Amino acid sequence: MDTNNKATELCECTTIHDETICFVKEQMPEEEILYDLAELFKVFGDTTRVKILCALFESEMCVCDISALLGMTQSAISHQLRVLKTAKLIKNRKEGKVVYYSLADDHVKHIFDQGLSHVLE
Amino acid sequence: MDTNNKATELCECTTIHDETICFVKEQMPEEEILYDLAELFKVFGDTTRVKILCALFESEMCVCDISALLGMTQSAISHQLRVLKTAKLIKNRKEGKVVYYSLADDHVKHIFDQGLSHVLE
DNA sequence: TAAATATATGAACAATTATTCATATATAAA
DNA sequence: TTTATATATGAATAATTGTTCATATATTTA
Repeated sequence: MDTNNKATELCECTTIHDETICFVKEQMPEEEILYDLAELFKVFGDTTRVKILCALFESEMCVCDISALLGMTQSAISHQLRVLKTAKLIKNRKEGKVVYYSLADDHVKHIFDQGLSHVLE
Repeated sequence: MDTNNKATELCECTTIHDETICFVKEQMPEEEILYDLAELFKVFGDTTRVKILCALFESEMCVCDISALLGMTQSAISHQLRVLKTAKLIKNRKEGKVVYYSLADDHVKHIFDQGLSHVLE
């Protein structure tokens, strides 16, 4: 086990709980999964995007609708919609010139609601 | 209803769905709540903090343990612990020189797991 | 009391990111 | 085909943020 080596390399402390560190290390998900998870939450971590998601919970909307609803420029909204789409949180359909956006799936609302109940308590 | 006025002020589009905007606007939570929600998710939106939370799911740990586990400086960890504590996601107890950190409540894990299931699908 | 040590914190720097502005693309209407 | 319009996008700018470095604080031990 290289726990001791790691500890001495990176931390000057001597009262390290080696067994704890070793145990926890085994339980941790892969680095990449944790990275992806942080990236996902990062997408939720912006007021504009939170508002857009919140609006889409109620109804699908076109870019222009969202823009008017939030009082922000079409460009700003469009940029953020792209972020949300890239994260697979929303999807869209095109009808002539108009592009309608809606939620990708129920997961989004579940994550949102869990956060909301923390904020509201 | 000032929906029309707002629309013309902020968006050049004419094909706005006024009823939709009006309806959605009524359903939206208060501005402040959405702001707080974004702030909460922002805290989850960093790899280091995600790793710390993930570690604390398994066991309470002192700063030095976390520092050794993640291979990061004590200072970096300490700064991030403060962010997590301010957001009320973790709590701590002091035992001599050593400060032990642990999860504040179950909410944290619920939010985390919802995100995880999105990432893993 | 002095030395050692676990943790906290302020300032500085680098990196990331949200919005704006200008403009491009695509579709519809004239 | 020309014009109007809904959306997308690249570049630039301003603001935010994570880490490092130096140092402060608090507690224990000698």
